[in-house]
Parts: sequence; structure tokens; C-alpha cells
Amino acid sequence: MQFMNTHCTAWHGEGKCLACDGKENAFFAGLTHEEVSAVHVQIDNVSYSHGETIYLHGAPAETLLVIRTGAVKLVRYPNGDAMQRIVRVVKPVDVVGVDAMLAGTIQHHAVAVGEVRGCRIPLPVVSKLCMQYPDFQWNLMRQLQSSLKETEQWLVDLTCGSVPARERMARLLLRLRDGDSNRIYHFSLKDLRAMLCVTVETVSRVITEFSSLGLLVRTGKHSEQFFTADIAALERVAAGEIPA
Amino acid sequence: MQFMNTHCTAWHGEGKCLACDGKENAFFAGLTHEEVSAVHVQIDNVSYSHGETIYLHGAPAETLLVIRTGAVKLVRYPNGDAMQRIVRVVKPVDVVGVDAMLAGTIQHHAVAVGEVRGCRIPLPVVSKLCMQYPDFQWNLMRQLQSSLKETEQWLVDLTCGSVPARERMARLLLRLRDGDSNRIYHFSLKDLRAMLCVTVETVSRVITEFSSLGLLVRTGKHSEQFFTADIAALERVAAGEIPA
DNA sequence: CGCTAGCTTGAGAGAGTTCAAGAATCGTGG
DNA sequence: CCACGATTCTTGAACTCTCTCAAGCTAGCG
Repeated sequence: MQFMNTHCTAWHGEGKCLACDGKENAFFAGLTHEEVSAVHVQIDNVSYSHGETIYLHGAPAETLLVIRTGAVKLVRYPNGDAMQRIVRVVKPVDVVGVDAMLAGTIQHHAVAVGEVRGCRIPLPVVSKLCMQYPDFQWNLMRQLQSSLKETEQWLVDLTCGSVPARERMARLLLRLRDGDSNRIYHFSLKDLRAMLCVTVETVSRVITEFSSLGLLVRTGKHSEQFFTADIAALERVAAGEIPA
Repeated sequence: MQFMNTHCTAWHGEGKCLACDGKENAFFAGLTHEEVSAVHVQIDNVSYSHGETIYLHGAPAETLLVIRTGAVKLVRYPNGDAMQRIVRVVKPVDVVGVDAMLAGTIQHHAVAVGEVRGCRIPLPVVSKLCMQYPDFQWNLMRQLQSSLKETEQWLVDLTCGSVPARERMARLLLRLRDGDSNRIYHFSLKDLRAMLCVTVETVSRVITEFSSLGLLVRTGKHSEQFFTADIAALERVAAGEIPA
């Protein structure tokens, strides 16, 4: 297993942090420009390559990560069992680590999917801001709420045993899109298995079927791989409109 | 379908709110006694009978409910489908509605299981407190974080298709205990089905099997019904140590 | 008393697992 | 640059758990 920051490159507080300045749903919404500038110097601009471990489950919580590019999978292990499950996938411009901040320790393994770039903010800075600016804290709390909602929907849509694997796979792929494009983040069969809770063999069969039906085209080689999807068709499969 | 407050009884701000005064994990932790007293008059002491709907999905969020006795099931409907799923069960002394406060609308159907008593607090009061006392808001955010954690664990433990239904049922029952007792909140087979995502028939077979093995004894009649469980044995089943 | 909703029980069918073997791909080091 | 082992992915066949369908039972309620 890789440990955090193995290859992670970081450079200190640049003037511009795209995820933070003036965007909608921005992390620092509720703070004035001067207030933001004051903490800007403490923010690291970091990047992780595909497969790198960003946070290690159980480690002390020290930073927050605002995702700018790529995706991050959050892995949780069931009580004492070996079977790992991916419980959430974080995409831009969401934040990883709010739960860790509150719990004191990291709550999942967090692993990079694709090239991940983001802003890393020390927790002391964040919690201080929380105490100084209730609006800022409120904003953070909303982040948490949307994570909860996302997880609940994940649970309802993806883990229902009686819904055919093909249908659940379609729903899953639609959630793993890169923004609104027709490209889908590359996850390994093992990852997909950990999300849908089926065997790798079943995942392979379903993906193969989708490919042969033209719903999915594989582009790029392996770790750089993207699926290109026929979104409309996937949506029909997800709704159960396309039988076998 | 029942609507909120159909039979709900409420009486206004008594001097004592057991869930609020001086308990650990208390809702008002972080506030002084005087500050708590100031809002006390705005708190309703409410109770709901088994099966009553407490919150209605999609309705405007107006109050928070701190549970003192009984349990509350949170039901979510998948996209346009008829199949309902229970995504969380809230037990004393947790809070229902923090997510609704942040989202603006109620996020699930909330239905009483057993006799539910609790303190109902108007949201304007809560959000005002959040803005005034960052510590209080922080406390609320921790509530949300623990809901998230609970939901993720729920997902991992209970919804894995490849784990036999018997095993998942045992895990589920262990989560539905009344505190640390060996009594288990009474949920209908339909409810259990909505949590494990299996058919009612399968639920019935598993419960019957547990009963005949002496892991479960039914006491009380119907809507007052409790299961009494052999916790240690259930834990062994949950861990997969007892085959068939 | 009969009606309805909830629960039980049985037999057959199907989706996904398990087991097993083989193909493709990647990284590494000679 | 190629050979090597290690992953990752693919494919097949038998098995098994759960679903489906169908019928009967029980309990509560008007």
C-alpha cells in the first residue's frame, strides 16, 4: 500500500486558487476577500497521480482537501472483514475531510482516481475560521449534508440486490461521469465491484455486454483509460427500459 | 398515508427537557444555562404513536426533533420507483432534521417506531443559535457527521448482495436494539425488507429460522411487539460463524 | 362476521456466485 | 528491447441463494 504524499507534489500559497476564488459553491463563500487572502498563504496547492493514497484510514486528521480536478474514492472496510467497499466518490469542486475534522481521525482510505489536483488546507485554519465566521461554518455543514444525501442515494440506487446488476451498473456509470461530458472516470473492475457489491466476474460480463452493445467505448490505455459512454442509452438501461 | 401531527400531542416549554439538560451528548452542549433557558420556552414536548408520520418528504423544513424515547425510521424513495428503502434509524438521544434544516426541505419520510417522545425545536431558533454560538453549531455539525458515518456503515454491513441474508439480518437486528438491552425494536417484515433489500418472504423465512433456533423470542402482541434476542448468538451469526 | 393487511409456506426459475482456467496488460530488471 | 512474473481481466460451467408466483394462514378492525 502506498502512503500519503509519496509522490504528491505541493507548492505554497499561490495568489490564485481556482476552486476558492469567486466560484459558485466555493469553499470560502461567506468570507470577504481580505479574510480569504489572510489564510491563503497557508494553503498548499497539491497534486496526486492515479492510484495514490491521499488519506489513510485512522490517521489523525490534519488537513482538508478541496478537489479541483480528478476524483477521489473513499473506501471503508467492514467490521474486521477483508471485503472493502467504496462508499462515496468525491468529484470537483467538493471537499474531502470535513468528517475527519469532526471525528478527529480520518474516516476512510482516500485514493486518487485520475490526476487529482486540489487545495490542501490545514485543519487548525479551518476550525478557527469556523469559530470566527458562523456563515463559513454553515457552508461547511452544508457540504456535510450533501455528502450524507449523496451516500443515502448511493445506498438506494446502487446496492439493491433485487435490481439486476446491469441496471445498477448503468446507474453507477452515470454517477462516475466527468462533469457533464460523456467520459467516465476510469475505475478498475475491482473498484466497480467494491461499489456495486458484485463479483469481478459479473462486472466483467456486464461491461463486456455494454461494450458490445456500443454503450461504452474504451479509449486510452489502462491507467489512463477513460470510458466514453452513450449517456442517453445508459439512462435507458438504468431505468430498466432495455432488457437483455 | 398519515400526515404529520395527526395524533401528535404537544405541550409547551416545561421547565425540564430531559434530553437537553446536563446530559452528555446533549443537544445544547456548549451553551450556558441561561442561554438554554432563554430558548426553552420555544420548545415543544411532543409524542407520536407507533406508525405515525413525523416528517413528510419534500415539505418545508420547520422544526428539529430530539428523540428521547422510541425510534424513528427514515425512508427514502429511489428515483421515480415505487420501492421504498429505509436508509437510517434514529434512536435516543439523536436528532432528526439537521439535514432538512440545511437543505430547506425535509429529506425523508420520518415515521415513528414504538412510542416516540421528544423535544421539537423551531428551526429559526436553531439557526439563530448557530450564528450566535459557533460551538453550538459545531456540535450540530458533529451530529451530521455521525449520521454520515452511520449511513456508510449501514451501507457496508447491510446491503451486500453476496453476504447471505441470514448474516445481514443478524447484523441489522443488532443495530435495532433498544439501547444495550436484549430487546429489539419492533419493525414489520416490510420494514426489515426495506432495510436489507430482500423480499418479505425471505425476511419471514430468516426470522422464522432465528426463532426456531431460539435466537429470537417474540413477546407482546403486534404493534406493541418486541423481539427478545440472544445477543451473543446473533453476533456469532453476524460474523458468519453459524452456517445453516 | 367478514374484510383487509400482514405473515407463512411451498415449488420452480433465474441471476449471480463460485470454482477453474486462460488471455491480456503492466512493470521490472536483465 | 525483450523476457519474466504479477496483476487484471475474460470466459465457461455448475451450483446456490434469493426471487417470483401462488396459495393458505393469522390477526386486527370495522
